[in-house]
Parts: sequence; structure tokens; C-alpha cells
Amino acid sequence: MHENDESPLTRKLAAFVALSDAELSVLERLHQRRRSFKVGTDLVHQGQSDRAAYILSEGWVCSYKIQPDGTRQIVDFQIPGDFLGLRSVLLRTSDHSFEPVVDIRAAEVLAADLLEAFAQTPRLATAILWAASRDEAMVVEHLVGLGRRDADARMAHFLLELGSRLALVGMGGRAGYDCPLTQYHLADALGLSAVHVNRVLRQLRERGLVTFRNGRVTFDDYAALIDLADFDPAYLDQSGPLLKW
Amino acid sequence: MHENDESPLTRKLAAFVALSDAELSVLERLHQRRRSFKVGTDLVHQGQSDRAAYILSEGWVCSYKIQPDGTRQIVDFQIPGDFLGLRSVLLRTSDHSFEPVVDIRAAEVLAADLLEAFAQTPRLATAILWAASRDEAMVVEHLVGLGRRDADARMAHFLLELGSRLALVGMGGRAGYDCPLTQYHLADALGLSAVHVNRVLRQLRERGLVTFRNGRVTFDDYAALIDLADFDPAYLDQSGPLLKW
DNA sequence: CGCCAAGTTGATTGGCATCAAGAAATGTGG
DNA sequence: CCACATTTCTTGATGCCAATCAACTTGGCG
Repeated sequence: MHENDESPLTRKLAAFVALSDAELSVLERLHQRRRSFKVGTDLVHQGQSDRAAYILSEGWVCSYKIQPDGTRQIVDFQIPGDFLGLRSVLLRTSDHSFEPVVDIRAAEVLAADLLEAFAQTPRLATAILWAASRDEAMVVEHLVGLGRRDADARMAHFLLELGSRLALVGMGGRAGYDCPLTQYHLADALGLSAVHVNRVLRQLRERGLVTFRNGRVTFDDYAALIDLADFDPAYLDQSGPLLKW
Repeated sequence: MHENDESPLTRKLAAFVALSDAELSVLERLHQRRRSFKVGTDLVHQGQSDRAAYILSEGWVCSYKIQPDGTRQIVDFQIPGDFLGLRSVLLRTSDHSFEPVVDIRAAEVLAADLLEAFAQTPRLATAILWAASRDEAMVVEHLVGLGRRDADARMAHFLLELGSRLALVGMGGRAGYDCPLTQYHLADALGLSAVHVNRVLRQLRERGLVTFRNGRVTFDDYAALIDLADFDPAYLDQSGPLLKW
């Protein structure tokens, strides 16, 4: 597909375990069934229906819950290399829905294939479970942000986290990254109103910290932003744990 | 220990799968190494240290994260029958700390024992993973509450959720339940100030919905409370999924 | 009996939502 | 390629929810 056939997931996992050729080819085989989804077509991932997971290879997705009163809370965003609905393959739980933020391409993974891959290559299984556990840690961090950070710090923390995640799959760095999210997405994720998101972004820009504009996030003062957000990327990188295996 | 030797965990799992005698005895064996912890003695569960999990059999625990600015966000409470640090056994992640709310009694479970139990009784493994997935769903629901519910609804939802969880292990019902939490605990869990927690509780009491007093939660108008909280216990019960196995 | 944690209540402040209205960007069909 | 429609973004004005500050009360306990 691309010049090198390295998928974002491969790239992400490789950052934490050195995968053998055999493991790489098993991983590759998981990417067989490619599918596309357009914005607007909800990936209805409601429990009972299908028991497939996806590996996102291109584009962004958000997972969310709708409240009875109509408001929406975005639980997390998925970027290339992330799993969609991994849990609902292994167990039969799927408490939230998925919606593409932009047109996406993803590989469908059947439960059987995944379990077989796990059986064949335990190290790969460990790596994937590590990724899943990292996702959980992000949800927890998100919860902490909603509970105990004000709007500025929340936004700063969010933009930094996204930057770190994207850097892992080669889609961003200290300078910034391309970001297809609208201010409404930010609002629904951060528990703010869209109007206030706009004000917060303006303020961060005017303070010379970060610029969110035209689908691009630019870090103007990385260090100061980290300071404002009290950002500690330990929960993302966890560098070390897997290397020992 | 008690009149019948049924542990809270057994009781909880039994609500979702009918466990065979063999499975029950394996479960029993996991409860061998009993330990006690007193209030104040933090269960330092910081990643690297020990790789044991606990099954809580008596008392309450909270899991939390401390922010650099000193504020605390409680991620969840554990009640009898719940696991502590299950994830950190399987993976080496432990992003938050545990602290007893009252003196507790718990069974220590070594990674090896757990894995062996899983190998022996797949159905038990499924049941335990179901419980873990339920925990995750609760964290997500908590996140939604922080992002999109006002103080009243948040409190109401929290008290209802706790009631449902306790009912599952026979420690409460529609009438109410004993609750050792302080208003500070509620504040740290709900992302509110302790002062405001007090006001919200008073208001709920005066509206005839629920009374939180002297370590006891009393539901004065269950239906109205559910209505206020938009409480849908689907994410807790998930009745059905496991029964099919 | 006196101490300390937990709970209670009032007064004041401030962060963020809401309402409202317009400007810019993006998309769409003719 | 333009006219028009629909998002998306932007900014101001106003009000409310919940934080903060400050006392005071209550209850448990050595």
C-alpha cells in the first residue's frame, strides 16, 4: 500500500518489542480483510451484532456514548495503529459506539484469527495486550482530566497526549501534527461547550503555547505547555516493561 | 469464615454463570492467602513492586490518582467480591494506587495461581474476564458522568450504581445499603468539592429522593432517583452474555 | 475532657454554559 | 465556475453552577 509495507500497528508495537520476522508476518496476515468507511456511516459496534474488531490503518475514529438528554461524551479517539472494539471480540461487551472522524481504512479482524495469532506467537499476544492496557490507562487519565483539571490544562493535556500517540506511529513530533478534529469533537471529548473550546484555543494561541488551526496543531512552546498541563507521558510510553520479555 | 463459605466473588460470578463444583473449588483455592490491611496503610501497588492481585472479601477500597497539584481523583471504589490490581498481574501496568476506606480483608492471588486456574477452568476464566470488563465499563460510565452530568445527577447515578453493585453480593437492595464513605470520598470521586457534596446531599434528601447519613444510604424514592440520574444499569448487569456459554 | 476528623451552613467569587449573531470555510448542484 | 447552503469558527453579553473562604457544629475517641 505504502512504499514500505509497514502498518501503523506494526510500527507502534515495534516501539516496545522487537518483533521477529515470523511475528511480523503473523501481524501482516491480520491485515488481510481491508475495509473502508466514510464519515457519517457509524461503525455500529453494538454488542450483539458482529464480533469483529478492526485495526485502523488510515484516518481517525472516535468512540463515544450518547446520553439520554442528547449530549455526547467522547471516550477516546483512535488513530492509525489503534484497535477498534478489541474488547468486544474477546468478551461480549461493547458499551460504546464508534464513528469515523474522517474517511477511514481499516482491517477487519475476526475473533478466531486473533486467537490463533495469539496461540502462534505469545510475544505478539503480549504486545497487543500491552496496547490494550495502554488504552485503558488513557481512559483513566482522561477521567482524571475531566474530574480535576480546568479547561486550559485539559486542552493542553489532550493535545500533548495526542501528539505523543501520533509520534509513535510517525505522524507527528515536537513541532506538531495534522489533526482532522473539529472544535465540536474537542468539546465532546473534554466535557466543554464548543464555544468555550474556541475561547480556550484562542487563549492558548495568544499565550504562545500551541496553535490549533486549519487542521493542524502546532506546538509553539512545548515545555511551557507541558508545564501548564502537568503532562507526564509515563502512562503512555511505559518504556521498559515489555523490553524485558 | 461466614456461616456459609461462599465468598462475595463467588456470589458475584454465580449471578452470571452457573459454576460447577470443580470450578467452585478452584475459586475457593484462590482465596487461600488471606491478608488484612488497616485504614491508612496504602496498598502500594506501584507497578514494579509486587505482581500480586487481591480479591477483596471484606471492607471497601478506593483506587485513585494524585495530581501534581495535590488534588486527588478517585477512579473507582472496590467492594467485596471485586479484584484489586487484576490488570497489573497480567500486564505490568499499574497506573493508580489503592487505599483502604475501612479496614479490609483480602485474599492475595499470585499471577501463577491465577493463570493456572485459568488453564484448568476456562469457564472460570471467562467469568473473571467478564468481571474485569464490567469494571472497565464502570470507568467509562464514570467518565461520562464527569463530562456530561451535573452534580445532582452525578451523585444520584453514583449512589445507584453502588447500590446495584452491592446488591449483587447481597449487601444491599432497593431500600438502601451501608456505606462507609465520607463526603470527602464522594467529592474526590465525583470531581466536586466536599462542601458542594454536602449541599447536593442535603438537596437530594430534602427532595425526598435519597438519604446519605451515618454510614447508611437510604433510597427514599428509587424511581424518581433513577429518573434524575438517567440511570440505565445495562452496563452493570449485562445479563445474558455469559449465560450462553 | 479535650482533641480531631467529619459534617454543616453562609457569603462571595469565578469558570464555564447558554444565548445570540455573524464571519469564514467548505461543500454542492446547476 | 459560480450561487447557495451548510458546516465550522468566532466573538460578545448574560447568568448559573459549583469552587473557595470562613465559621461553626457534631460525633468519635484516647
